[in-house]
Amino acid sequence: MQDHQHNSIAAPSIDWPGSVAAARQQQRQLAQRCLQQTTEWSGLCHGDVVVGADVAFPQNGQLTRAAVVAMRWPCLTVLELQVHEQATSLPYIPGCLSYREGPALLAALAKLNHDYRLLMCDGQGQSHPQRLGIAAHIGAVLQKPSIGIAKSRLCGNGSEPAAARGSSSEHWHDDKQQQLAGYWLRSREGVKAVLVSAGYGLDQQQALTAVKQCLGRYKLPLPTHLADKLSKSY
DNA sequence: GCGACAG
DNA sequence: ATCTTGTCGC
Repeated sequence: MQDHQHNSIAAPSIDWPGSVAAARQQQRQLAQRCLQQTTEWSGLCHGDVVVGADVAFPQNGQLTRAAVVAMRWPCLTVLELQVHEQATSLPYIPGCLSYREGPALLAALAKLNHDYRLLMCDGQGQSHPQRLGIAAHIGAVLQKPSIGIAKSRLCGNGSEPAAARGSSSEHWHDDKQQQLAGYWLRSREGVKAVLVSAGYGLDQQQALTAVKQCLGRYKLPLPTHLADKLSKSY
């Protein structure tokens, strides 16, 4: 039987658990599941569709506007743009960003007529206290490979990458286990490095490689760069 | 107790 | 993130 009005597969959704403590618990539980997944990422292939996603809060934050941009790899031409708006429902809480932006982002992604192989989000992937930044959360819910590209760190430590475009350095979790949390990447010469961290379905090195393969002439990789612009100028 | 803190 | 104009530098 299919999943018509029954429940074999939960509808992709992200709902606020009610408190920061409950959210952290859910994040640990979801991140735990991510370790069990067996998605085999083999790198971007010619013709793959990559989607960039970002969210803006116009009208003094009253409105939440999610924008997604589907692009063809490796030419990086735009295939489709989608936007979803809704009233802002949650304030910004460090560590709980996915509960504020996730719902609108899922709605915008649901509007895409193109299927895609990789999702790139503005924010953290696994470089998060509970290993579930917004990119990891969205990817886990959709069971889709995802990567987080952040403009600054939430937690963890790393060194500054060299000045040349394409240079990178490791970013580590604060835990005693000293696990690799992601990579700082000099996406463009003369600008602050961005923090790339795997979200769901691929490892840190594969995430770094994919992002480098989607760089344009801007600080952010083309997919998130365009999604950022679209979310702010719709 | 104090400082840090994606967007 | 948002509110905002011009301005300095590679």
